[in-house]
Amino acid sequence: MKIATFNINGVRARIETLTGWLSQAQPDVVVLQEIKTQDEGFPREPISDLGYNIETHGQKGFNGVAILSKLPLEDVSRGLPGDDSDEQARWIEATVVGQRAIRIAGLYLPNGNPQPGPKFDYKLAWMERLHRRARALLDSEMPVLMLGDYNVILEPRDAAHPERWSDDALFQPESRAALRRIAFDGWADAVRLRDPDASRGPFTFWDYQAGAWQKDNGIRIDHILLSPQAADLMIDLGIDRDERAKDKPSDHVPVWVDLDA
DNA sequence: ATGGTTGTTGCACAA
Repeated sequence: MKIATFNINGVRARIETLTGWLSQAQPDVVVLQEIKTQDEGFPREPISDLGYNIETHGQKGFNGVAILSKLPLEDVSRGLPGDDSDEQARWIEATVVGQRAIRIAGLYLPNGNPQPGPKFDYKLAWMERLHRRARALLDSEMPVLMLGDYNVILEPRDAAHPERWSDDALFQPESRAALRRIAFDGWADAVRLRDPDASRGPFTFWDYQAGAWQKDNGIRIDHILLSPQAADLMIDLGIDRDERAKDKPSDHVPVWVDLDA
């Protein structure tokens, strides 16, 4: 079962980018971030025409997440638990039943810039709620994938020029420590599971500005975390870097794992 | 050190 994460940066503006990649990559399950539309504006038909079931958790203008799946989606839940007053659409969960049941959690973690400030405070508070939910998912002892745009550069090797991110919310010690605390409970970072010793990269995001793609000035912020039961099933992993060179690209590229499930 | 881009929305802001 091939499961991917893709920050599409506006699903209506980039529907052809998305369907082109879906047709070529043939993932079984995809979590999308930054759909930037309410549920009723989501372009369902071109995606369902490719054989996908669709569950959305949208918001007007910003944020918004979704799950696409060729297999049935069960027990869908929307919104990160822990703060009923939080109206930002950044979290969706569902169970995919193939040979076995896999729990999928798709997330769009707050950017947090500028820091310091209220947006950074919201990011750190959101990460504390994420930690609680992540622990509960591990406690389920199911195979779980928690994947999406984490908006955290975990280590210096996750940026082409880490020193340029020193004042950015994505690379603050507090953001990095919060993600380490979550992962340390037992999650495997799929990219590092496969290649623990890379000295630089691989990257998943290149800014639209200042020729970042042409200079390979990227960062790795789109992560796939695997519960132990899911890590045992991992067969393959990939980052579809070539998508960044195509027409009308997102600033992020898809990251995927293939599971024996 | 600065400026560089894109989507959605409404004539700015978020990334």
